[in-house]
Amino acid sequence: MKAVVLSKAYDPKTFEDRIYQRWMEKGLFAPEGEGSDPFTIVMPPPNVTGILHMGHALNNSLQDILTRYHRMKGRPTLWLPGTDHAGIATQNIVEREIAKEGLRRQDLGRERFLERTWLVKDRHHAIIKKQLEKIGSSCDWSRERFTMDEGLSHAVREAFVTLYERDLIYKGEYLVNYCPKCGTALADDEVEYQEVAGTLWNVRYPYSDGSGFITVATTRPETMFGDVAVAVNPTDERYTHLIGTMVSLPLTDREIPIIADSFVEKEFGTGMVKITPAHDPNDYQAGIRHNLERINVLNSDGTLNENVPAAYRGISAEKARVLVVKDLVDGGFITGEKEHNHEVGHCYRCHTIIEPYLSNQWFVRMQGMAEKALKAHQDGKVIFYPRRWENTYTHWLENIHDWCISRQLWWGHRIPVWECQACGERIVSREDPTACPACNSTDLRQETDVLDTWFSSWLWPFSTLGWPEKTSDLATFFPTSTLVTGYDIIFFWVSRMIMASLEFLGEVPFRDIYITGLVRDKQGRKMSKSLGNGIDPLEVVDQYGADAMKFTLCYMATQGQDILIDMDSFRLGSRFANKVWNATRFILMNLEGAELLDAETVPRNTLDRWIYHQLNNAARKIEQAMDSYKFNEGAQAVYDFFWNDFCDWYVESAKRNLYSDDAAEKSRQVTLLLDLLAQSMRLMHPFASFISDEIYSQLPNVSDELIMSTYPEWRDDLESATDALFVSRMQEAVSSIRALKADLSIPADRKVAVVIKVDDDFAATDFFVENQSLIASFMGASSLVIDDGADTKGAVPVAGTGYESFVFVGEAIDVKAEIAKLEGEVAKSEKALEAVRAKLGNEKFMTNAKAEAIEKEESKRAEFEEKIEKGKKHLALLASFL
RNA sequence: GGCCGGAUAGCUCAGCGGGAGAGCGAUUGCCUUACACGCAAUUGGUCGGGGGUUCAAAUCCCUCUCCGGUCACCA
Repeated sequence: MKAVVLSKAYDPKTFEDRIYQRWMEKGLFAPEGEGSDPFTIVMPPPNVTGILHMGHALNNSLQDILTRYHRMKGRPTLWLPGTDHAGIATQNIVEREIAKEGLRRQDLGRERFLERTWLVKDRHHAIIKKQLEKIGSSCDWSRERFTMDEGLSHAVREAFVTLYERDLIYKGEYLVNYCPKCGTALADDEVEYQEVAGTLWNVRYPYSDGSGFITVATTRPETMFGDVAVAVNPTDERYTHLIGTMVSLPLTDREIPIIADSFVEKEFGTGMVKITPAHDPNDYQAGIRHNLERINVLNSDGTLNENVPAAYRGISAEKARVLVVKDLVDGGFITGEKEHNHEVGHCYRCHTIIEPYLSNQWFVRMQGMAEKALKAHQDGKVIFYPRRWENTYTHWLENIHDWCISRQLWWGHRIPVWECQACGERIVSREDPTACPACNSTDLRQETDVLDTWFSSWLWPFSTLGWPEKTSDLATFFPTSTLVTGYDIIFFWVSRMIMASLEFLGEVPFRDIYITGLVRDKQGRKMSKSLGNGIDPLEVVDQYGADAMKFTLCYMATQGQDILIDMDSFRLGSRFANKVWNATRFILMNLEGAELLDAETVPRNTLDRWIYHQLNNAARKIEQAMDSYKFNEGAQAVYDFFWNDFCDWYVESAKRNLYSDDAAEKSRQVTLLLDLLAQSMRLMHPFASFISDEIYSQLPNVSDELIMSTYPEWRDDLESATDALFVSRMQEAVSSIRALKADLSIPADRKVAVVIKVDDDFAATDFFVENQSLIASFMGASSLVIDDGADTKGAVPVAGTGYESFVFVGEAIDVKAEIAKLEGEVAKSEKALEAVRAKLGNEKFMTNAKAEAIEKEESKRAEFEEKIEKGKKHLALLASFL
């Protein structure tokens, strides 16, 4: 074979783009094979509003690892990518954009506004796709979807009409969360509560008969024009006599009754609450209980409307509050005010304070679907990793509210409902109607509202596969295997997907749900634009490479734990990749003159069997890790095997064979090294895809595509406990000599003579003898003699397990220091031995403990006894040097 | 207020019933013909406090303290 020359330095920039290009050209991301057990992931679609952040990088890295792993395991594997139209968020972006031109969306009109929005969508989509490619995502782009593409729009339409036909969709006037800035209703979950410093005012409401007044407490005096009653707790003895009497509403000429309702807390404020059904969720419910009128005092833009005295009309609620308070003070109605912190709802998109607002909206009845989703979980049809997130899921479903799905936006799926202007007939239809089925009028008007973005997202696992058509993709890949997502959207999305799948297909959409942690900065803060502490995935790729990023994230992805990182964190993956590169470079530069043999049949010595044993164990560890979604353990197994076993010991031990004059031996060694390299690349490909591919494609012993090659499986015949024991004894012997040398400040390149004396029952004697020169070079020994009769006069003794080493260090030794050190070690062993003996002498331990625990204690006893015995002997020896 | 999570080496975290681990950092020695993004060695911990269960507890139970998350109708 000819040597293969790799560039001197690991430089991911020189090959990552090229390799991704090749994967794409060869169509290697498309599902392959006829297996009956496909592996499918649908990518949580990123919003087309921005660029991917570190959270996306984590998510998609883990999905890529799963995808590549299962693909190599031979399953037909599909990772389906796509993006989300993100109704409010995207519309906000466009509105901000046109605002710079001094325009509002109304100025453009619906059609032109949407044209601009599509342009924004295209722009962001291109960026997102580029980013996913840069980080190496092996998703099948030929199946990419968008929540507003034709097929998905069709699915949305089908879902809406089906639910309507099943009487699960209704329209009505309800109090909903309304964002005055975005100008639309929001679902309950889209409201974020934040503590706000407010004021609690005590306001006098005079009795109608002029005989005095009551005092109510309120944080929102400006809504008093919508008051229709004052409520007290029915058991509140201070006020029971007042129930049924009337008070007059200040600043107006209206009179309202005092009513009793148990929701009122006696202790809070004055124990009297003004009831404003059109502007407070509690009051709304109370209004229903007492059959009260609902007086809406707000316009949709958050200003006061015609239901308030003229002086306040058209003024924003915030400003009106100041005015109202001033007027109340002037009128002598305010009797007190105090600071009051309370939770106030904010829009999750623009953070404006939410108004509870009475309006006509569309809702989905959730109760029945929620029950089915709960049952599916109880029956074990979906499993959360980590387990604890199931509480979030079940708690939300057990307290489900009907889902407000109408949004007063333009960007989204327009609600497929028409109203006949002639007869008022409502038409809900899969096809756009042309005439009213009741009166034949053609004067039909479609709903102007669009659907909540999540109304398309909740269909994602099957709409992307072609539903409602019965496509072969749907038949093959649904239900999908695993969902990888963050915990912030368990109710927004995860539980709704489960409900939709059960409702429309009668099956759960996926079995495993892996919930990732959040990516935070080193101080544990969320990465955010406002803090400026975010890390751009592309910058990481630019600085360290895509493999370094994926490997590092995976290595740190402990189940259930947030990930704290900064730019430097990625050095972990980068260093590993560099190590892989250089180890490979070294092996490939030494091929010259060697003949490639059959790695399976070439003779293997102890070290060879040992490294295959370690490789085998790594494969098993990774399999266990992947099956239980312990990504960090998988990455760690790869890292430890390649670095600590393969590079530090095996490749080092192979050097003498590579430099050997014995051509047969060199060929044998090269063959094994190349095989181990190929297997290592397979092992690490899911975790470090580009570098493994770049190397694999240059190996002379393989010619297939790494991405499609077979993942190493655990093999019984590669297990070799004896060889593993031998090598660990060698490692112990080598380390102890290196430590002694370092301890005595003997430079590594100054060789010392070493003698090893083995115990009669030492199993690795032959192995030690056969590898004498290798062990000597590992130790930095000028000579190594393995002979029980050798003269060790003047040598420093070092204890080993089953043998003793004697090192001729000459003048270097500080006998007193060595004695002190050894005394410490012996004392430690004696203490440990004492504990072990106590255990073994404990009757309860002997009767209760498992047999293997007792066995282990016994072997510990032997081990400590050996250490102490040798230690004492060595102490005596050292003492004689003085 | 309810529920959940975390508290282990200077830092970030694994381990979750049988002898305290990794990476980074620090210290020391080495440019040993793959790698100084390296090699070798060393340092470093009453596993948050208290109690209990057990032959055995960082690991299970109770309790307290401190951080974090999440849900909830206190006007």
